[in-house]
Amino acid sequence: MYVKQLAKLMGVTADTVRHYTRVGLLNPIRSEENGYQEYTKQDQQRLKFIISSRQLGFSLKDIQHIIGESEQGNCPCPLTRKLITKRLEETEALFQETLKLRNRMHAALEQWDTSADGANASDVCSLIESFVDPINDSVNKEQRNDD
Amino acid sequence: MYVKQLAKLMGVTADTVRHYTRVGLLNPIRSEENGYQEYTKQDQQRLKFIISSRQLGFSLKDIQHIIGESEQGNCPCPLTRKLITKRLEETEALFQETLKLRNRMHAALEQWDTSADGANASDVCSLIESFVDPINDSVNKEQRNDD
DNA sequence: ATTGACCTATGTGTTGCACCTAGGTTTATT
DNA sequence: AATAAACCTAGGTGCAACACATAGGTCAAT
Repeated sequence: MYVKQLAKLMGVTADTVRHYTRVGLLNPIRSEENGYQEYTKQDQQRLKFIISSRQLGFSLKDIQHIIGESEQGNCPCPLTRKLITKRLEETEALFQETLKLRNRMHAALEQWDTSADGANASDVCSLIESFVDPINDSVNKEQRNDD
Repeated sequence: MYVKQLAKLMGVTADTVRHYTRVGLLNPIRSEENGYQEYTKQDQQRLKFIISSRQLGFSLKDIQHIIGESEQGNCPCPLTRKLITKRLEETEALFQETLKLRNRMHAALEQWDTSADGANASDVCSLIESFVDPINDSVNKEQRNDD
């Protein structure tokens, strides 16, 4: 099975399959007559594993390590649990940051909807420059407990 | 004012200031005697603008475009509104994806908490391989409306 | 023979910096 | 004055996970 066929079968691009091959996650056999990469069912299974892992937030390096453990005969599950815990923390942080950013953007758009464009020569963009974040603007907070 | 001083004053690293300078967002004057970059109050103001813009989700290229508009004498506000609308859509998408990922990860951790490690030789990692996503697993859905 | 669809390896682009290299400058200390 | 500490420079690399481009070889059908 050549690269495109495998890719299509698994719902990824040929470039992605080549990328995984380059970093050593897939190990196709090189055909001696035409030099093409031949992917076996093992590769197919491996690719499925990679796709599942990616969906759970593992990085390619994580996957390499997990496979490495497995190939050394060790049970990779403890490592898997450790890694996903770490990734979950990161994802949680990203989630919170993204949430905050989204709120800031919403607040800005609302504010800009009712404010004039006002071209001030000394500013670059008055909208941005005069944006007051109602969420993080301490002046607008009724009370502050952080001293 | 030299790079580190400005950086410290504005709460960013010297590398960040240099980066902005490299991409043309800051335009310090080169000292003729020692070749150092001298940042003026204009640069300081500009840097403040960049930091505010970044906090609102604009990319460095967005900021370049906005500044470009402004320097051509046009009011950049319409462009600013257009750009933030686009970025907001992206952020919303990222937010949803991150949310889904977080939920998948939580579900996996819960499932793995009560499931044995089970080392199967044909698998790489039984945890990942046998993970069933309760959220996206159609079999577990009581009803499906999407035909 | 030519076209089209596939394949190869290798390199570059993306984003926003952080970090490193190898060196020059300035300031303070000995 | 010598030296060390702390600053500065330009330019390059690294990160993540691919997408895309280049330049070419292969294969099957027309």
